[in-house]
Amino acid sequence: MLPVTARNAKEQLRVTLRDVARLAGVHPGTASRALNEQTRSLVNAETAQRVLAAADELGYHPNPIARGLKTNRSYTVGVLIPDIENPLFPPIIRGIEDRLDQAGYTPVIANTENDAERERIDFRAMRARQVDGFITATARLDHELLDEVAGVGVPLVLVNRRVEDESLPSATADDRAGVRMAVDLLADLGHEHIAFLGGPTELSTGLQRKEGFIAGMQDRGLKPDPALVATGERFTLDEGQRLCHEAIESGRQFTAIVAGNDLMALGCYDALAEHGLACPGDVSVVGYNDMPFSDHFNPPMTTIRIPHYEIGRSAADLLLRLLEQGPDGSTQLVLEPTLVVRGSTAALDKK
Amino acid sequence: MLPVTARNAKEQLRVTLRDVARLAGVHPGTASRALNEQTRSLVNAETAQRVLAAADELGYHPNPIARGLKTNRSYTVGVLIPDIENPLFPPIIRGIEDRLDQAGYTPVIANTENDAERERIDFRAMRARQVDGFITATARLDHELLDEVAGVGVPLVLVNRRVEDESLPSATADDRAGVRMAVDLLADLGHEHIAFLGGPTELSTGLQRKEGFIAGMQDRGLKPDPALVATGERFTLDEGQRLCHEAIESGRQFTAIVAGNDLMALGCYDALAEHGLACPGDVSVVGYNDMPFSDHFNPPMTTIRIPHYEIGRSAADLLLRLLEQGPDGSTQLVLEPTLVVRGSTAALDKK
DNA sequence: ATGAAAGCGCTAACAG
DNA sequence: CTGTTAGCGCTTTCAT
Repeated sequence: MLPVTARNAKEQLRVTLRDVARLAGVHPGTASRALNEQTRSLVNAETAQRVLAAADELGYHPNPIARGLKTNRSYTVGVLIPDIENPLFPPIIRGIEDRLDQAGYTPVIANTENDAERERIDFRAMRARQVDGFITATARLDHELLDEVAGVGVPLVLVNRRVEDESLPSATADDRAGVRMAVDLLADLGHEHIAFLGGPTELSTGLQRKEGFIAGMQDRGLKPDPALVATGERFTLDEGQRLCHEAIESGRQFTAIVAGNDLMALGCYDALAEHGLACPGDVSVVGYNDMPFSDHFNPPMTTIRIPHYEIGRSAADLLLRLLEQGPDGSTQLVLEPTLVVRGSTAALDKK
Repeated sequence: MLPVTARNAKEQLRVTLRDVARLAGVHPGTASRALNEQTRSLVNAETAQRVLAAADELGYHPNPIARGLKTNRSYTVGVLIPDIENPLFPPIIRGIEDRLDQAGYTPVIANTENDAERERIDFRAMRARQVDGFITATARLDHELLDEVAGVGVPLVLVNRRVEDESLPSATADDRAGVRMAVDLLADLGHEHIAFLGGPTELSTGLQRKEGFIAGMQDRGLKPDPALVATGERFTLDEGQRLCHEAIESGRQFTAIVAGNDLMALGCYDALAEHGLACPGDVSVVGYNDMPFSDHFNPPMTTIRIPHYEIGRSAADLLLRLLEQGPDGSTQLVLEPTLVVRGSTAALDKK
């Protein structure tokens, strides 16, 4: 036996189809056919076995780059996330990744920092990298960029966002229903003067939650005070805090807040505290998303739970369908939220 | 003027180097040289201009796949993350991404779910995808896999983890120093009986924090009670809670806890509460990482802040150096933590 | 059922 | 300084 030389070990790295073909004593073309599930039937079963064995012995792994060059597919999907540090997105990413993996696709994630320009750059870069399709959580409702994409025929699905005209497939939660649950809870607790401190209405999440709030109030025979329906510029703690300050300083009466999301609700906690107001003693607060650790805030947060992981999986599923079966109409997948009651809400204390 | 046909619009998608060359009236080879920063000097400035203009007009974007096939580089790096839902990792990812972007590399992120098998699979899949190098946060200290990698000559850097023998480049925080800060704070507050409820010692973070604790105690003339130095199986809330229960039920006296990380500290909050113990009234708790929102927990958490974003950037930097300048010794980059004092620690109330 | 040959889009010798 | 040529590793006609 000859000793295995270092050279042998290194060579193992670059096992190519030719190597496999040579060892199996066939032409590279044949080896290619044997190795590929789809075309294996075109080749003698015995020969195929020999090729498979050779590939195994050599530790052959096809080079997807070379394959992609020929087939014009990269088995790669671009995932555009507005802010990976918002704890709402990691579960979505995990869902996407899990589903994509199953199908042999690799997600390529980019963080757009909520910046339209960066969004465009990332998008183009990914196109250049030949991604087969996109999943994006960054859609602004006016979506100039989305038009470009769709117009150009690249499969794309929205996750946790949607566009008004429903021309694009999406996987989202029913935001209107979610906020109505919040309003119902508060109304059941006896609250009548409820503020809504929401996110930007250019985002579907911002718009639909606001609409859900107004509809929910009306259903309960409550009149939303226009001065207490505010729209923040971003879904951040700071914006929530700012809006809450404004609401308090406006002098309008309110005993409860529905916040645009958990981050904004946290901002309300801070603003309330700064004004010496107790939560839920003086003001009840409801968040949105049930982000990780919201049960450990002070007080534990009452919020609406969204099945983020499932939303991610579903979005990937939708995209996979587009990829393998071509355009298909634009499915709007809507998952149901749940109310999680914790310590930031209390019955109105009629004085 | 002829109307722009749909066909024109679609063709734009597949602008190739040949198209640019044709429009500029040069050979594709020349066009390639003109387009590439590195080789532009080899071509007449005027010609180069013409090529650039043509590329611009056509909206040309080089196909990195084709380029990679030729150059054996994908300008892609694999990023292995053990648990993207742990809020400690997103900032690291952002740091990596930002630095890599600058250099024209794309990170490909995989979530290994802390599973050695999945780690191996992801790793191989990425190798097959021709990533140029790896950044990994998943290194177990025994690192069989890492040997495989290093042996095979793929550049790799560790982030937020390191191996004992320092054979691999890494960007980490000084965990020993960090924990000593925690011990010093507690000692300054008069605590003498301090428990350490840490993470798995197969991870460098687990091991070094434990060592830092013991060293820190000794420096202050305190004797760590072996029964109160515990090692959890994972860095999770549940493990922190379990360990804390055990510590309480052991009957040993302690008035303070240094936890393996913020998640474990949160678990301590829960366990303490379940036993009717107040934090910090009865027991002070110090976390580790200063993860997002730790200032909003109940009580706000005293913890050690780690510059995660910078750690990510530095790791990317290290890898880039390896990639562009070849092996370089194994640099161990160690960043400094900071103590953040909040509400979960209090002076010992001598009764 | 298999071999031969062309070519995906690009870069890198090598000429000239 | 620029054109020519070859080829990265793979798939896919087209022959045989």
